[in-house]
Amino acid sequence: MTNLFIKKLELRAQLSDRDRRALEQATAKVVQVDAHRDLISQGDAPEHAFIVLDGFACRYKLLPDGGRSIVAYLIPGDGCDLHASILNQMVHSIGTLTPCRVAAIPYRTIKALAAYHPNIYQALWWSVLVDEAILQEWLVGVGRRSADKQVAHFLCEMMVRLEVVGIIQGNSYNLPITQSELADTAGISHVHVNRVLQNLRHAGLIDQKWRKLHIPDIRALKDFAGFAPDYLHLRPNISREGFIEPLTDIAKAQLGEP
Amino acid sequence: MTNLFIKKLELRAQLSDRDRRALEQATAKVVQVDAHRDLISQGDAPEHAFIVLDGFACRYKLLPDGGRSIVAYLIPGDGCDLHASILNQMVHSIGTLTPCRVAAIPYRTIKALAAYHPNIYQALWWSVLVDEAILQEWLVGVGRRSADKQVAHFLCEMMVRLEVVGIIQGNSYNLPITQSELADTAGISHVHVNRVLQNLRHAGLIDQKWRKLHIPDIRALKDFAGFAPDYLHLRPNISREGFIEPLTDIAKAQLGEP
DNA sequence: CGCCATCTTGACAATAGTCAAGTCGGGTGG
DNA sequence: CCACCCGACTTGACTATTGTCAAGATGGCG
Repeated sequence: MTNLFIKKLELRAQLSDRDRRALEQATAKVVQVDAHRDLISQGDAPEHAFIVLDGFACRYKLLPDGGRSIVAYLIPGDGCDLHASILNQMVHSIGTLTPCRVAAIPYRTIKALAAYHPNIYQALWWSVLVDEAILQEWLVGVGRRSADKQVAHFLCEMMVRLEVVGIIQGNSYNLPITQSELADTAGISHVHVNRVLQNLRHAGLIDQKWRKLHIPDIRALKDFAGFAPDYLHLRPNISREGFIEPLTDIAKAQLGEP
Repeated sequence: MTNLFIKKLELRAQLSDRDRRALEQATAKVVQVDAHRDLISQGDAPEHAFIVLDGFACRYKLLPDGGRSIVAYLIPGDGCDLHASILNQMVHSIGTLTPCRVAAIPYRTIKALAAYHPNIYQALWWSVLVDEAILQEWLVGVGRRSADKQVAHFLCEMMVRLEVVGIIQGNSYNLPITQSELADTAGISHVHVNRVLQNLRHAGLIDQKWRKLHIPDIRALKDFAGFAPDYLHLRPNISREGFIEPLTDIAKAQLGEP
């Protein structure tokens, strides 16, 4: 079974065998985590970053009124807060939504990967930028889209993201989250989520059974949601110049410095 | 007159004289831009990153329905999309809100700064992470806070950010944006923005004259908004380990590689 | 002086939140 | 094997926040 984290990075930069070996070694330490456990809690200053190899997790914030706001989803292959060691402390938590297999990587290993492997470095940057782009798209959605389009948009996004890592069956995928969690994601009440989902079902845009979502007509759902996947930056960009020079260049340049 | 970009980075990492000189040189090419001009437009694949040295700018998205959603503000000292060269194309625009003095920096210069100056590298990372944290906080706000608290929260955030770069007068600051722009920021209609601002004024929480905002009681406004500035990560974190090792360590380690 | 963008106001409509009750279904323990 | 329990989902009635439309006031600037 191939490592989805590596698979995903490979879409974003050309990895050498050496890169791949380093990544495999870094993600070798895998732990199994139950559903609804925190990997990182608000206020922590953790020593490890996490990569979700299997299962769903989310980044969320706890609100003063006891509520919760989900600001990102981590699907298999996603890393979280890989560079968080720069900051003092987490202002959000990472929690599992389902049982997960996660790899824990010490920050210094990530640091080393980034420093010695320019391709990995570029791929990690890509991930961060895409995360930010998703956040922006969500912000737009919550602010401007009606609840039904907002939910439809989210379902489209998840479908595309899951497709990238290949955990999708035709037009169907597992979305193992409750309506309350969806409500905390879209910023609407769980009652309203329920009504919205019913509308989408009655309109024939989606088809739900348990936690399995089937989309009869993807085009129709995307059109309804106004979904344009550019912000996910899926098209690989390997041709453009890498961000960092090979180490040899750096070393060479530094030799010329005082 | 000191360069606010450098001043801001200095809060986030200890810069050497050499670092400072490199930054000054990089930001030497300054251009004056009128208000309401795009620095970068959606769909571009720009060659330069921009740093706002003076004036206000914003990152925004154009919506299919012709609307606009503002997803970030750039105040003096802020850079934008410093690493965007990793991605294919911009999915948002950067536009000035007021006349601005901006420095245009070729991506390869940024690349070089990051590669040869570990401290600058760390400071740039910090900026990116803080940007992301702000985006998250906004997402939470738009989703869960009522319109008045949302606006109040924004006013608190701007005050703190402007305070950091020292462009604030006591409890007052210039907020050179229209109510429509504030509406596009908070994701509410401009009519409602107007009502909300009046409420805040009548409650004695703010005091507006032209584009000058005065906050009689900061504590009161922060309490009303539920504003907690942790997410801005203002406390310098210089004591924690830098992200990247000094080059000598890298080189040493690489010698041990196959 | 007059234009234009900005701000303000009121009436009305619509979307979404809240409360409260009830249904469904899987898992657990007797 | 059955009864119960609990979390998740559903429903309806009512409320309230916010959006829309349309018109008018204000004020800087040419």
